[in-house]
Amino acid sequence: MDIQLKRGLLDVCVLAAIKNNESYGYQIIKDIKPYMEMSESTLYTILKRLENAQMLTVRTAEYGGRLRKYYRITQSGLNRIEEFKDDWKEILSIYRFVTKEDEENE
Amino acid sequence: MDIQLKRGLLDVCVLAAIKNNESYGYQIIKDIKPYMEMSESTLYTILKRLENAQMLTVRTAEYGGRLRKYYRITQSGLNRIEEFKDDWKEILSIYRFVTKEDEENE
DNA sequence: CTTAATACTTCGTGATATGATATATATAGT
DNA sequence: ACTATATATATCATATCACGAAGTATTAAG
Repeated sequence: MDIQLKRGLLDVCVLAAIKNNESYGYQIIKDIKPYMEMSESTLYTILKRLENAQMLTVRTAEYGGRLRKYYRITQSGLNRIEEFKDDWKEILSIYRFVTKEDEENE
Repeated sequence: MDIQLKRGLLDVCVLAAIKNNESYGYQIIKDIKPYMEMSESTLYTILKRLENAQMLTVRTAEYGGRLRKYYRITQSGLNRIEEFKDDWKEILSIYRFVTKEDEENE
């Protein structure tokens, strides 16, 4: 997929991955994989940004001798998903504009 | 609309605006306006980039005492639109992932 | 003992949207 | 005659951001 196109979907994808249950970095990547490839450096950058924007909260816990950071969505994060749904209407109208066939040609 | 989301649609929007007929900067902004706001600095940056990528060609012509630069789409530009249509399937599956409701909750 | 999987972190780079600013002409209003 | 608005393009500085590369550390499998 086009890189620029991905950019607009990354944040909201990560938020969707923790929407129903808290999760941690490595798991999030695996959950998102069927829909979109995301490298670790990209994910952790995004998680940090979403944390700064208070769209998620973090807690650190030990699991099997390793440390994990669990991320939980906040109300702001849920709002962000709702905003995406609003944006979707505009995206659809743009899609139609781009794919519209020329009437007097073709 | 979310800025990051716009990024992925800007190029393809501009290409769509010249898909059927050559056009010029000021006109392109007006044609795109119903779907997306785009400032002049943004548009001319994009036109330059698309020209470098050979997705469009330019010719300069005088019109009413003013110079205009007319942009015409190339085969590469048309291919770019087709690629967007392919990307669209992935975007749809991401949209479903993001908007999917939790079954055991809600 | 080595490889792969798990798990997170940091850094440098390149791409890029946009506001601000500048230049120049034509037209419409007062 | 003056002023404001619309038309038309160009450049620069800035801030944001995705991502590869490289690193640290543990556990499990072969």
